[in-house]
Amino acid sequence: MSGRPRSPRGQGEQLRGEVLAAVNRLLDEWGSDEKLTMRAVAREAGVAAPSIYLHFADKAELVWAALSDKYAQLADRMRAADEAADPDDPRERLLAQVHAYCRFASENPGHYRLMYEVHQPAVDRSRLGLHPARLVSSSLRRALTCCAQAGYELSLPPRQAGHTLWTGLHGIVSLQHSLSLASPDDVIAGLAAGLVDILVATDPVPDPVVPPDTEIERLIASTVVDD
Amino acid sequence: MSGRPRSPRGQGEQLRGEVLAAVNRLLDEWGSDEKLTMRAVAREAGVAAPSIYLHFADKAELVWAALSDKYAQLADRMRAADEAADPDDPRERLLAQVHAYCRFASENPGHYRLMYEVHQPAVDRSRLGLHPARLVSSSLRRALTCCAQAGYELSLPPRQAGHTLWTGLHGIVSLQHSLSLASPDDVIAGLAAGLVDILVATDPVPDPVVPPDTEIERLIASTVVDD
DNA sequence: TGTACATCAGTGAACGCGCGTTCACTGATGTAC
DNA sequence: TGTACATCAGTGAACGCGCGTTCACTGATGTAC
Repeated sequence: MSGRPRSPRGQGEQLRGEVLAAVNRLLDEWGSDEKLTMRAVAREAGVAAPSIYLHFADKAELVWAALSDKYAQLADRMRAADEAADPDDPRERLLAQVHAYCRFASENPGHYRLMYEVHQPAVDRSRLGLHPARLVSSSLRRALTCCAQAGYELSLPPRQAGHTLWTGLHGIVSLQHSLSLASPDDVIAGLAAGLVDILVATDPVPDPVVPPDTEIERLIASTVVDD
Repeated sequence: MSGRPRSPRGQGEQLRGEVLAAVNRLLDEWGSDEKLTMRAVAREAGVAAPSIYLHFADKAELVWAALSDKYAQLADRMRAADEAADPDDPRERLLAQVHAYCRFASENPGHYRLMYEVHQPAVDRSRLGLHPARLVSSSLRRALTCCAQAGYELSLPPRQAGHTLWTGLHGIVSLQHSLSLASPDDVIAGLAAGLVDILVATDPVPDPVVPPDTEIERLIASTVVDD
């Protein structure tokens, strides 16, 4: 076996990044994490399987690292879309984030499944409170709050609206994946935009009132991934 | 091994039902389909592993049979809830179905995952068009149409509203499962009711107008699980 | 009524495979004297 | 300058395990003559 030249002394950490890159390539190529095994990752990285253990304690650590990276990338895409949109139109910015979310899910089906399903060995529960999915849900919530403050009336209290939007988006894209529906991207985008339409009024009112938290809002806040 | 007495002559089909019952018990007990193996099913049924092959060609067939049964059961629960609700209040009936859906998902996490995720060997694609998930989505769509006809205005065209409700419900309950959130049932019910609130007006208007299908409606119809 | 035979429900043992992980190891490179 | 030694990045072979599935079989029960 001579796939990959050994790193020079002191550069051992380099392999860590290459292993994560290999995981990404495999998820891209297969669109699924079904066959994501330590051996397959090693093969893809051009390295022997035990070498992975130089940088990751076990498979759960490797998967968690890959998944965190990918969540960060999704959050980045959403931020970039937000920043690329008209800074004076918070509703456009929200829509941009929503579409970035859908695009990410359809371009990265393998990653998406890894991120939201739990076929792979999971890290212990203590970490789940810090699940990087919060990056996504809190970004959507912030964008909704901006809309509300700019006078776009929300049809649900803000926190509930945020959670409904997030779970709604997830429902749309994950049913695509799990029932192998493969609707064209513009249909997905249309469904997502429809969800935004019924959550956020299309025109701002001059003197915005941000509604107070309701009972259910407080319950959601206490049990739901949040920051 | 003497767990189960052999069926009398001519009653061989009996084992088929017992195997399916064993699958159900295991999914109930574990709340997950991770360890659903032919051996585990056989053990639970009190039978040797090869006996399963007397009634199911392979694991994919077994899983598909269990999953179809369970979808039928979910559809039954929804129908029962529908019939138990006030026959003159279509919005109440819709809500009853929605709550039945949520209750089913929280009471049967293992089945729910088996039904909507695809960790298990899948039957071939030709059958996916007949995926029993249609039972659920078409039931919701019918209930929404009844609301519209009774004068409850929908905030989206009917078919899109149906799809949005279905995927929204799935998003709510599946994120509970996959992020191990375990919100209390009344929070889930509240979120689901909120989704209905923004899809279906709370008061009927006297002279209902059912909106025509839009472009996106037609696209949805052409790619989405449907009847 | 007795007996040979067919049918049926189900089994024990094994097949080949891929998995995550461990362990003793190799061989290049730097460092101390 | 030469050499013994420590350190580092990485490896080959094997561990024990559980998986889906196959195959030749067993033993009870019905049927034909």
